[in-house]
Amino acid sequence: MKLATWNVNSLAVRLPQVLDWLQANPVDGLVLQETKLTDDKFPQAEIEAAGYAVQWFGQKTYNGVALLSRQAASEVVKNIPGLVDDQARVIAGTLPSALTAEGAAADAGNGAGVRVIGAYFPNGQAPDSDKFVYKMRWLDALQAWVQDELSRHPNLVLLGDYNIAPEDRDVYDPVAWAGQIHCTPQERGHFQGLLQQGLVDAFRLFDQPPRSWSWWDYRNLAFRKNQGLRIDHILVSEPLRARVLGCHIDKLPRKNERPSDHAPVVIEIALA
DNA sequence: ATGGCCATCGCGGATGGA
Repeated sequence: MKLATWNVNSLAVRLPQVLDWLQANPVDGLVLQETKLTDDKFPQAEIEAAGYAVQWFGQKTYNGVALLSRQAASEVVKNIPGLVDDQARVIAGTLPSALTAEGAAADAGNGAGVRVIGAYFPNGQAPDSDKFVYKMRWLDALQAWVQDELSRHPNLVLLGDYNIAPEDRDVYDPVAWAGQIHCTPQERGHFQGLLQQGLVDAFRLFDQPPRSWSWWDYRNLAFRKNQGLRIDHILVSEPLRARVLGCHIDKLPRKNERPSDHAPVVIEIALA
């Protein structure tokens, strides 16, 4: 099973690139962030014509997420249950897996399939801003909800644009970024909190090229100079850890004309 | 050249992104 996450920075602009990418990378599931579309404008027909089932959750101008999958997702959830939030940031669903269905039969009570949670974490803007306070509140709610989801879905993947650079090696200039948004101890503490819940950063299970980023600023020739951050992540639950075959960042779409500022992150899991 | 953005809304320029 291959899954991917991609912040497309407007699906209206990037839909052709998404369809091209899926043709070249026929993953089983893809979560998108920053679709920036109201639900009535979502390109359902184009995505279904490409062979994908799709769930979406958007709003005007900002945010917006989607879950594309070869097989239809079940138990779809939009945003964090119990959190009052007018921003469309989360879409979750369960993807079927033949292998885990067998496992579930042998392990009654565990849900079959793979729980996929696609999330667009708040940016936070600046550590002294109201938006940062919102980011912390959102992260608290996410952590509590993920705990609950884990109790019901042993096979869980939390992937998306975290807007957190977990370590200094995830930042092209950690001195300049020290204490700045994406790099504050509070944000990194929340990332560690997710790891302490039993999730694993799939990217770091493998040797990776040094200076691996998932986002490059549009300004300052940042991509050409490879000045970026690794802020898009794929975390997997402990039962999936031993099944992760690979995880990489696909820089190729960042070289497109009119690219998103983010690149897709892809994971391969040994599941049918 | 040593600095250079992009999308939205809406039609100029503010806002947000990261």
